[in-house]
Amino acid sequence: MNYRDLQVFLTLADLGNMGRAAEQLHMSASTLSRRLVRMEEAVGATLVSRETQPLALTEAGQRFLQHAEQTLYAWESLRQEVAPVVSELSGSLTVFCSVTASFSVLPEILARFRDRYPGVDLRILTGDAEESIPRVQSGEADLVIAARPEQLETGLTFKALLSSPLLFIAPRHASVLPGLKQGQPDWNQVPMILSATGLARTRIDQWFESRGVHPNAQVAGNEAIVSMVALGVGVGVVPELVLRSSPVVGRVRTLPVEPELEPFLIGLCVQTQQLDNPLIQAFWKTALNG
Amino acid sequence: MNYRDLQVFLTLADLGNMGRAAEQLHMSASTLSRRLVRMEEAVGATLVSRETQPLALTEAGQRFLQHAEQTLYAWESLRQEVAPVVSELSGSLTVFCSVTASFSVLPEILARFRDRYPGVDLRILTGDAEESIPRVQSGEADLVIAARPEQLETGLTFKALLSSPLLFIAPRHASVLPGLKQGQPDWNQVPMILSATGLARTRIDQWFESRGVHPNAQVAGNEAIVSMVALGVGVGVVPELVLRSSPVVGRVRTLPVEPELEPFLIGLCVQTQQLDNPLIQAFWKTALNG
DNA sequence: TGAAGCATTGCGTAAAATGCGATATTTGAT
DNA sequence: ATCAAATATCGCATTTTACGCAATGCTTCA
Repeated sequence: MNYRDLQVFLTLADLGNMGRAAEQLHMSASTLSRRLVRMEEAVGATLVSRETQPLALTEAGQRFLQHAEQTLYAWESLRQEVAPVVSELSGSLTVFCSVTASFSVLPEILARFRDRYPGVDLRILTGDAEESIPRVQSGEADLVIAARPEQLETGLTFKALLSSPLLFIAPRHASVLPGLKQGQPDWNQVPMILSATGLARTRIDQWFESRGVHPNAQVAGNEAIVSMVALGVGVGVVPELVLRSSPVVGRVRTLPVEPELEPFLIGLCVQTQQLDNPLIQAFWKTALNG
Repeated sequence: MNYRDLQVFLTLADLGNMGRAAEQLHMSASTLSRRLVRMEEAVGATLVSRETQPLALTEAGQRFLQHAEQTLYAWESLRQEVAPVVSELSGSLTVFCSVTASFSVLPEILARFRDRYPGVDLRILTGDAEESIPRVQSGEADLVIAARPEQLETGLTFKALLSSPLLFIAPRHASVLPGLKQGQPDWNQVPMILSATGLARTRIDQWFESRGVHPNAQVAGNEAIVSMVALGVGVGVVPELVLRSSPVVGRVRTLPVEPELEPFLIGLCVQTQQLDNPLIQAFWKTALNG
């Protein structure tokens, strides 16, 4: 039994649904299921009654929930009491975050960091992922949260937080677009909506290149792509992450393609030599260790 | 951070010495050292000042010790409250334990089991490891704690708890024995003191066989071997485990031999089909999960 | 009576923990 | 003061554990 398990159980008890909880915890449903079984073995009793939906805690489960809350609270208190030297860190930290990343990991990291280091003046910039690397190199940003570039320049360190597959998406009703009737699309005919630049664009260009296709492409930011696809303008390519948090996710469908595009790796990037900087170190650890 | 870590820290704080604590916890010193470092990273502060001997807790360490005690106490309470159905297990369980094993793992397992299942009438038999397998097969014993036999018969399940190297031991002052002056001993001359039967004997016979030696051997139980060697009667072979807990450990020395003998594997053995039996399951889990 | 949503299991892979041996540092005895 | 023993830590190879994916079993709702 570890403290991460306790946190997991809190989330599960809150949402009452394994799939939903797994998503919020950035893990697969099978992992969550197995974790719960392990917890139950450790406690020696069933914690969750699976027979209802939403899931209901057993008596033992409620008792355990209480234990988990108390223990985690005591643990957080301990950390704050005991690491006063670092908690008094002050100064300012500039974090550049791609829009894509800002929808997923940024909120939790920010919450924890502000809680843990209230004395630090945090400046968050969001913008196109394309700009992230130059910004951290020039020193405009101390840290970047964005997708890992194809080629990581020397002097930079990257650590992944999560990965998200790159998906082809089309309007839910295929017929509105030419070249997309059924079976494999005719890529020379289908109108595409793609990012102007960036990692996703590079990958897509390679993908088309390998099939000798020169698609008809319009450009847009990741978030706008989903909206335009939903409107029936064309076929787009976005990380699943972006799709999931889009309000119009119900109006598009994903196209299975072969081979699949390499998934996006979202993570933290920093100048390697800056890892000694206490402020940056604090942020780095907060983001990675939870 | 997991509950095992908390337990480890308690032991370390109690003994104030890594090596000693590692031994009591059945782990290597390096593992303990690294675990402590991980704990310190998780807390965000140094817990133990290494500059003194015995080790002293820092302020953060004392605070953490308090947290560990409270959390573990709450955890044990929870388990007892919440698993009343199994804690009311009753009946009787016969455990056969080799003398060797009874010195190492048996006490802790017994303590935990009695604490957790006070309603179970526990009968402990100790005896030669040789008898263990037949006893569990015949049903005379429900469970066995002993060394893993070379060949595990079908229908039996074994799970290791710890391993202990098989060592050659001689009287501390070599000169009292013929054929043991210096360098490699003359095995045809050295008087040996060995178990009459059992796994250790099998291994030793193989070892001598491979060198074409037929040693001059007297027989004795593992514990008696150490005493006889200490008295200068001859050279013996025993698991390190036995040696460690012997009162005369200071009057013998180990002989480096090439190749080393296969280590002893001490663990739990049971009829596979019996694993469904609630009583046996309870003991099995108590022994393995701590 | 399907069909869709949900939790669980088998299996191959990736990450983490562990032990051993070597090294650096400290303690204790002469 | 100096050497020997003891102690903690580091690198490396190995084992153990956790994880995700895909397939399966099970329930619920239309």
